[in-house]
Amino acid sequence: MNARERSRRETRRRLIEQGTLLFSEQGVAETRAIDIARAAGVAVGTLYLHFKDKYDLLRAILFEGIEELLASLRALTENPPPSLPVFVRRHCEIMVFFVEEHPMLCRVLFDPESVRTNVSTEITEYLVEMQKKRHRAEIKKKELASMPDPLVSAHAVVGMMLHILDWWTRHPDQITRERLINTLTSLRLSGWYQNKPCIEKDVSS
Amino acid sequence: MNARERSRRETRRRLIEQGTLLFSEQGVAETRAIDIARAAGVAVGTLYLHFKDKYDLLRAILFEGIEELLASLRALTENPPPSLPVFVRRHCEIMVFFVEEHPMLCRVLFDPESVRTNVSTEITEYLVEMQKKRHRAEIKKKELASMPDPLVSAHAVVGMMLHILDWWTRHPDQITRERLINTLTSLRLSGWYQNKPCIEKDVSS
Amino acid sequence: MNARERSRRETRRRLIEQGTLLFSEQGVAETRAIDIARAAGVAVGTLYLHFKDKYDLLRAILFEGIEELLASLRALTENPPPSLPVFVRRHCEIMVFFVEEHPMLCRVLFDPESVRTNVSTEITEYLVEMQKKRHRAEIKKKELASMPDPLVSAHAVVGMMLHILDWWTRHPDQITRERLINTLTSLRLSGWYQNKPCIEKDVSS
Amino acid sequence: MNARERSRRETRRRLIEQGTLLFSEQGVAETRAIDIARAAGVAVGTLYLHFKDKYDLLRAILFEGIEELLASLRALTENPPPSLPVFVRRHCEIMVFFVEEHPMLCRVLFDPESVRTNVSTEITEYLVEMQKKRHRAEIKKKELASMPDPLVSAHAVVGMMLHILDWWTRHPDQITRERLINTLTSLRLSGWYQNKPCIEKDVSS
DNA sequence: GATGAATGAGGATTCATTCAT
DNA sequence: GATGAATGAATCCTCATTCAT
Repeated sequence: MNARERSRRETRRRLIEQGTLLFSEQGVAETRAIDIARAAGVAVGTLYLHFKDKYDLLRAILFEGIEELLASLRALTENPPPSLPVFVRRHCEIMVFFVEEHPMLCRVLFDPESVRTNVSTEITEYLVEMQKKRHRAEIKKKELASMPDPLVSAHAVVGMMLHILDWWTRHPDQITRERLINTLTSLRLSGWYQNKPCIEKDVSS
Repeated sequence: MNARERSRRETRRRLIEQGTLLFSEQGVAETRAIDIARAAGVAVGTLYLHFKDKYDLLRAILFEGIEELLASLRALTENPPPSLPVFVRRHCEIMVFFVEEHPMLCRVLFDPESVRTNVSTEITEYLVEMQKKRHRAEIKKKELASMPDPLVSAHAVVGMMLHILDWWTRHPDQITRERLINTLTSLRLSGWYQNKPCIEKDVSS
Repeated sequence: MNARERSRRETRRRLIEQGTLLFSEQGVAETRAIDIARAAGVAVGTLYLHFKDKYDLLRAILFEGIEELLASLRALTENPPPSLPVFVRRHCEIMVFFVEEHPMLCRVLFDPESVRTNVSTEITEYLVEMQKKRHRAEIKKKELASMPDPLVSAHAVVGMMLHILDWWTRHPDQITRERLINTLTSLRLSGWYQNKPCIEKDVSS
Repeated sequence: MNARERSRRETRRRLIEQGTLLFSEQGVAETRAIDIARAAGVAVGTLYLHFKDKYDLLRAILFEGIEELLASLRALTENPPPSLPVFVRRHCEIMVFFVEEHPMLCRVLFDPESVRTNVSTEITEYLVEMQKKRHRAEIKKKELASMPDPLVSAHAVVGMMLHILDWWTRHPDQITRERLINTLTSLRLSGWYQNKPCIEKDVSS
C-alpha cells in the first residue's frame, strides 16, 4: 500500500521534473506529451493518469515550483525589516535569488504558452495583489506617497521585476547578481533619475 | 497598370487591416490564414502572394503599425524638451496615447505568438536600445546617476511600460489616461517611495 | 470459506447490478470498466476476476436478465392456453410486462453495442427460433395459414415486437400498457387492416 | 471555374461511393477516415473539406441514398392505387426492391453506429410519420379499424419491415424476393393467423 | 482474492501552404 | 494576378487490460 503510494508519488515527481526540463529547453508548445513521459521513464498514458492534460502538468509545475518563492515573500511581508529600504532590497534579493536557483522554472513561467493559457497571468496577479496590499499599508504609514494609484504602481513593480528577471535568465552574463539587485533596489526606491547616492548601497553594508 | 498597382495595394491594406482585427480578437495562434483572406475579401492564395507566410503578415502588421510610435519617439529624442521631467512625461504620453489609439495593434504586439516568434522581442529590443542610448547620454550630462547598469535600467523602463500598457489595454476602465500618465512619470522620476510631491504635477500645470 | 463464497457472489451481483445501471444510463460503448467497478465498490482488477472482459459482463447481464423472460415464454409454450387468441395475447402480455419491469435491461439489450457484438442478435435468434417452432406447429394444426414462410413470419413477429418494445421503453408515456397489449395482439391476430371488432377484446373479458 | 466545380463534385461523389462501400463492408465504427479517403483517391484532409467529420459523411450517405426510396413512397402516397390490398403490396414491393438494389446502403443504415448516432433513427421516424398519416387517413375512410393507436401500429409496421429487410440483406438466399413480398403483404393485411387464402394472392394475379 | 498504477496501440482531425486552372 | 481545392504531416488523448504487490 505504502510502497504503491510512494511509487506513485515518485512517478509524479519525475513527470514534473522532466516536464520542467523539457518545457524550459524547447518551449511548452514544442514539447510533446509523449516526450515528457518517455523522459520520465513511463508510458504516455501514465502522464494522463497524473494530470488531466499537458496544461494541467504545466500548472502543477508552475504552482508547485513557485510556492517556495511565495512562501519567502509572505515571510518577508509578515516579518518586515525595520526600514523601508531594507525591505525593498530584501524583496529584490528574494526574487533574484529564486530566479538564480530555478532558471528552468522561470523559463517555463515566461513561456508564451504559460501566458496564453493564463497560468503565468494567475501568478502575476497574485504577486500584484501582494504588492498592492503592501502599497496600501505603506500609504497609511505615510511611507509611500499617496500615489495616483496603488494598483497601477503594483502592476508597474511586478511588470518591471518580471521583465528584468526574464531577460536575466536569458542573458545571465550581462550583469552580476549583486549589481542586478542594486539596480533594481535603486530603481524602486528612487526611480531612474535621482542624482544622489543610491540608498541601498548604505543599507547593504 | 497604375490601376492594377492601386488595386494591389488596396488588397494588401485590407489584409493588414483584417489581420490586425482578427489577430487582436481571437489571438494569432487561433486565427486561420483562410479567415483573414476571407475577411479581406480575397482567396487564401492571394494572401500568400502578398506575404511569405502567416508570420510575415504578423511582422508587417506590427512593424508598419509601430512605425508611427517609433517616429514620435525619435522626434522626441531628436528635439528633447529643455527639462528632464518634461522629457519623461512626454515619453510616457507618447506611449499611452499610442496605445489608446491603437488598442488592436497592442493586443497583437503582446500576443504570445508575437512573443514566441520573436517579433515583439525585436520591437522591445529596439525600444530598449533607444532607451539605453538616452540613458548613456543622460549619464554624461550628469542628469542620471551613474546607475549600476544602463542596460538593466533600460530593460526595466521598457518592461515596466510594456507591462502596464498591456494591462491597460485589457482593463482600460481601471484608470484614466491622465492618472496613468501621471503615475508612470512619477514612478520613472522618483521611484515608488519618494515622500515628496510628484514632480510632474508642477510640470503639467 | 462459505463466507468468502458469499462475498464473492455478492461482488458479482453488484457488478451486474451497477453494470446494468450504467450501461442503460450512458450506453455500453460510453461506459468505462473502471466506472462500473467503482460503482460496485471494487477495484477494476476485480471486475476482471469475475468476467473475462467488458463484453463478458454485458453477456452476463443480458443472458441472466433475459432468463426470466425466456422461462415465462417456455412455460407458455409448454402449457398453451386452449384458444389461439388467448395464446397470442398472453405472449404479448408476457413481453410487455417484462419490459415494464426491467426497463434498464431493455435499454441494454437494444444498445447498439449489444447489437454490434451480436449479443442481442443471439437473443433475437433464440426468440425467432421459438416463434418458428410455434408457427410450424400451428400450421400442422391448421391454426395458421400455410404462410409463404414460417421463418420470415417468425422474424416479422420478433422484429415488430422488439421494435415496439424498444420504442415504448423510450416513450412510456405515449401509450398505456393495456392499450399497447391490445394493439399488439390485434395486429398479430388480424393485421393492420381488418375492419371487424378486435378479436382479443372479447377474449380479455 | 466550371471545371473546378465539376472536379469538386466528382471528389465528393467518390467519397460517398467509397464510404458506402467501406462502411457496409467493415462496419462504420471499424472504418477509418483515412481509408475512405485513400479508396476515393484523395488525401484525408480532402474528406474533411467536404464533410465536417466521419459522421457527417455517414449522414450524407444515408440521407442522399434514402432519398430515392422516400420519393417512391411519396409518389405512392400521392397517387394511391384504387384498392387497399394493392396499396399495401406496392408499399412492400417498393421497399423490397429498394433493398435489393441498394444492399450496401441498407447495411449502412442498419449499422449500430448509424443507430447510435441517431442517423437511422431520424430516417425511421420519418417513415413512421408517413405511415401514421396514412393510417389516420385510412381510419377516416373506414378502411382501417379504429386501432387502439395509429402511432403504435405505425411503429409496428416500420419496425417489422426494417427488421425483416435487415435480416434479408444478410440472408438473401433464405427466401426469394417474390415470396418475401407476398409474406409481408399478407402479414400486413391479415396478420399472422388468418386461415383464409391470402388476399394479395388474388391481387398479384 | 483484491488492488490500482501502469501500459501503449490506435485514429480523428487541423491547417499552413501549394499549384493547376 | 487571382483562385480555392487539395495536401498530409503531426499530435493529442483514451481506455481495456495486465500484473506486481
